[in-house]
Amino acid sequence: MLLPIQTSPTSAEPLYHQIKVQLKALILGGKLAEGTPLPSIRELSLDLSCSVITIRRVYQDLENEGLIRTKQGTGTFVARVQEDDRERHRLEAVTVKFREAVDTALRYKCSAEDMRRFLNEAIELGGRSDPE
Amino acid sequence: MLLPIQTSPTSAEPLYHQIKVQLKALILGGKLAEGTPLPSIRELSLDLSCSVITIRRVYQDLENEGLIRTKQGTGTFVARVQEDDRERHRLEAVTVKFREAVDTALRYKCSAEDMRRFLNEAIELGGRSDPE
Amino acid sequence: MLLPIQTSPTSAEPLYHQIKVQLKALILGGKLAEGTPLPSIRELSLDLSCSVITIRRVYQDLENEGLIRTKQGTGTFVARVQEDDRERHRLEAVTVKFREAVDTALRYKCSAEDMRRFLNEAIELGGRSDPE
Amino acid sequence: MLLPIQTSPTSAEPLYHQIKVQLKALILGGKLAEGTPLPSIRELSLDLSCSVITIRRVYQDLENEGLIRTKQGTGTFVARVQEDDRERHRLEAVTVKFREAVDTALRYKCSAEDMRRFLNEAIELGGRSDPE
DNA sequence: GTGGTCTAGACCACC
DNA sequence: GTGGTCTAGACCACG
Repeated sequence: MLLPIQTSPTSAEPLYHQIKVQLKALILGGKLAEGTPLPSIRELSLDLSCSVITIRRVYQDLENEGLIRTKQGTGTFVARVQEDDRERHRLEAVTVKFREAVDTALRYKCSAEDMRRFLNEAIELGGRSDPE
Repeated sequence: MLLPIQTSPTSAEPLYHQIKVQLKALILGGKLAEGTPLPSIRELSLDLSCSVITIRRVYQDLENEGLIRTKQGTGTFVARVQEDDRERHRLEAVTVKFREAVDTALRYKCSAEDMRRFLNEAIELGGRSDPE
Repeated sequence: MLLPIQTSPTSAEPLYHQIKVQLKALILGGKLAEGTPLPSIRELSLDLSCSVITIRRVYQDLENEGLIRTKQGTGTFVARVQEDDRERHRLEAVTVKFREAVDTALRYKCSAEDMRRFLNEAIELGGRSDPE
Repeated sequence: MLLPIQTSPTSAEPLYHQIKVQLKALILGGKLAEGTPLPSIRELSLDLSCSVITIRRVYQDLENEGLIRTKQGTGTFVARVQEDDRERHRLEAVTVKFREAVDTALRYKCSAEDMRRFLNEAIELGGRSDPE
């Protein structure tokens, strides 16, 4: 495995998005430091068994967001990330997900106590969101 | 407001899906009892400012899932829901959302303690997942 | 029960059609002789728990087909049926249904022998087409 | 002919339903194996001279029933069918049709012997349910 | 008045 | 190239 990224071809979530979200988290979560070379588009597409085009789109999106830099003929590298950006992004990404979860829970009439139980269960499972 | 359903036209989530998820929750959450007549597709489409067809698709999907019953020339009604189904759906829907949240949090290296804070914040906000 | 007619409100088949087919069979099958008075529209609608309009449509259709006659202020009666018509209709109605059954069976790769088994089973069940 | 499917625009049965039933039978009858790519919705709509939307509805219904899998930008494929499901569907589909046929026959006072004759005739005609 | 079907056409997203 | 969503509008069928 070139990068710790999991994809589910049956999911309704587009492939490129699954990959993008996870790669972004690797960078902004600090697991890939500034300057680290990313796999070539071709390598990563083989590794994840998807089309080159899909990876190219991921890299392009992340380059547009300033998270990676492509050097012609050399490869692609993790860009410098402002500490502020890192923290802001982390906050936003996680906050949104928790709001969604609470939103859903409220629709199904869960109490705050219920939600804490759901959270603990999910933490124990290590957060594997795929039910299989 | 015919039904307590909020839509966000700017969201990436398809309109029909936003509506479907919320209507499903109203039924499986017990807020709409068996036999309750739903608004006609035309009424609801006006109320939510979308096409009749979008609502029809929602109703049709839910009928395929056995949650509502529609009789031509008569209207659409909440079907009988097995208590088992109700509980199973509730569990599943909420569990998935919490797993996703934890999943994301872990990618950003949050501790269990961090997650509890995020949860409490979201609960205080009443779970409004829309950041605006 | 005013007439031996069964309806299923959950069926996809329109109410008026369920009733029409059965009433037609009663007449052409000879179970209702010429001149027999039919129940009034209102009586029958109460008996079958459906709208007056539904019965009116049935009676109108059958009158158009010449199977019943309505006398103003007197009631509705079974019309005279030519023996030829009776036989022709019987043949046609049953033939179509058997062709459809064989059609379906062939699509699912049943042999002639299989079909005879299906037929015998159905005969033993007395032909109750409702699986409940 | 992309797929051996016949439609009758004059039939009372909705177009999408005619197509759906036949495609379903092709899959559950084993004539289309797992993983087989189906024609694109545009191709099939041209082939059957109907709207793209009609085909999309067919594909969507079958996807909801788990019989096919569709991947955006890639195409639509026959899903894995449990042998159990296959047999269950086959049984159900054929049984229902034979019950209906017997039901009708009984209304017209056919004997079991009559029915066997009707069956044999229909088999000889190869089951073509269209009387033309 | 209800819902059901089919249509055309536009625009988007994905690979 | 694929499928996905949303739209408008016409016409039918049902009660």
